[in-house]
Amino acid sequence: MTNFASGITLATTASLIGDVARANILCALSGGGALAAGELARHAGVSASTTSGHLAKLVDAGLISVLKQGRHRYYRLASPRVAEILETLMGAADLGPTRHRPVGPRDEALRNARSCYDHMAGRYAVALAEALERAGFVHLSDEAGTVTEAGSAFFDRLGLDFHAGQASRRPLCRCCLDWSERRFHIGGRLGAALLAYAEREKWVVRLPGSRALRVTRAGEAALAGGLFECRQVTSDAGSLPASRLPRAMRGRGAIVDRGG
Amino acid sequence: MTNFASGITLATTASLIGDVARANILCALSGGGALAAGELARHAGVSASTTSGHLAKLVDAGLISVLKQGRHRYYRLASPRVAEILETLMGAADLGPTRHRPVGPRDEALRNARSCYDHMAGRYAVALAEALERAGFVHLSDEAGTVTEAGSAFFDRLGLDFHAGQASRRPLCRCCLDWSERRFHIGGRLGAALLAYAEREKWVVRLPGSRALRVTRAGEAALAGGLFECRQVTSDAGSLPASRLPRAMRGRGAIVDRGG
DNA sequence: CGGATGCTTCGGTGCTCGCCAAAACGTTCG
DNA sequence: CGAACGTTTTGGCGAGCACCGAAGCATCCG
Repeated sequence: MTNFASGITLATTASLIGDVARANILCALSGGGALAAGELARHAGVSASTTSGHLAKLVDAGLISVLKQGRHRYYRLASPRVAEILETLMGAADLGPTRHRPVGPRDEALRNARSCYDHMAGRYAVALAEALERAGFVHLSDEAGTVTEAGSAFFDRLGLDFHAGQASRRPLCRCCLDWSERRFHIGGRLGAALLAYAEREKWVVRLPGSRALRVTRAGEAALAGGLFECRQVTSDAGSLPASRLPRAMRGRGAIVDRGG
Repeated sequence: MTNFASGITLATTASLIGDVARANILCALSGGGALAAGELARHAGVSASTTSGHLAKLVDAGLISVLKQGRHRYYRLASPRVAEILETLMGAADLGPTRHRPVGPRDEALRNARSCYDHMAGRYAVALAEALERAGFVHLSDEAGTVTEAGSAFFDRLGLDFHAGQASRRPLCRCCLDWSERRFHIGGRLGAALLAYAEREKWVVRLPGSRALRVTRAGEAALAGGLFECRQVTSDAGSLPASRLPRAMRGRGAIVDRGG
């Protein structure tokens, strides 16, 4: 009798994501890359024809977009908002009462570092966000993401182009709740610029066929202190080698490229 | 072959919401109130026995919680995070390419003002948020929600208790993208305190059996200027009668209680 | 051209899952 | 007590939909 339309709206969107094959497709695309239909079929674990039907539905709903190139058709997420929706739903996994183990230690590489549409997530991204916060370049408390003046100058000096798309309605610095770490990482235009910079500087390299990222020695070093040598010290001016590195980055779990 | 677990996780959560009956149940609960199983059955449009099965699944997944009282069982959303997930999914409705009309003028009352778990949404909430921003009490740009010092003092003077639960991890001022207005309204602890205050001051009254809120004359007056007489003027100090009221609040659509 | 590759459309099959009615359970009231 | 009410459990039914293989279009290659 009441808000009937709302329920149907909600259900159509959710049921679209609620199929295992389609969910696998969306997960495969959530790294931000564009994949061909055949690759997606392998990711989804179903036949090519079935996959084709799923892709048509997803395109029709506006969740993904297609780009035809030669005899291939490349699919990718339609917008950052879709990635956001997926992350939000992933974060709901631990709502279950007690039985669900804490998201499990599964997929160690994914937990360590991954791309989330066009920015970074995982341990490395969270550590980076917190390091930037400690340095006084961004302010992340209470889900409020702002870039300080010092931060703006610093990013400019690095040649980090986060002004692109300024006119668009996309937020500059969105705080995402990282679903594996349950702490914040940086999204928005700044997050996208950070990932682009990290790739250019070879801090991280994409692992083919996955949204996982491999953190290089350079990336680890950048986080450890090299990047922030010019930082504004907030509390003390002591040295900050590995001891200031977030615990997660020192543990056995961190995947670090051996040279290069 | 890759992140298989992620896809299943995503699909199980989404398919749970992806059923029309369950989605209707969640929508009915998204106002923040607790409803008995029978009422939910009517909202869902299915029989009591079917509803019972749905409710069991939702409880099992941790999306809703149950409180048994006498021979009734009252169900409500398990946490604000669930409401957030639902709103995010609702916001995905307009992703569809062109065919979808802009969320439609359906449910005028809901578009005007509604409760969203424990805070307000809709035209009135958006107008309120923007008025608070103009007054310099909060800062909402770029999805970053912060309360200014002037705002903190102002809210304290009003007796608006947004410090409750400060120790918890819940954000103080979360910026929600309003799915009907596509602009920001205020959630988080401040949002909850604002709704409580608005109800106490009779700015809004809950419409029974719905998440819609009716805006009273007092509520309209508060927004129009009475509330902000002590505001810090940002640009000019001119008068601000109806002309500064957001357009949406002046139109024919706004439902205003006649003397209450 | 003809054959290979990538993707989509078409028909047909099977199974999951939402649905209801009836019965069982628990609570409140007369 | 027993009757009335609210809710859950059980059993059986039916429809929707995901799935596959084969055939139909495109595109690139020799």
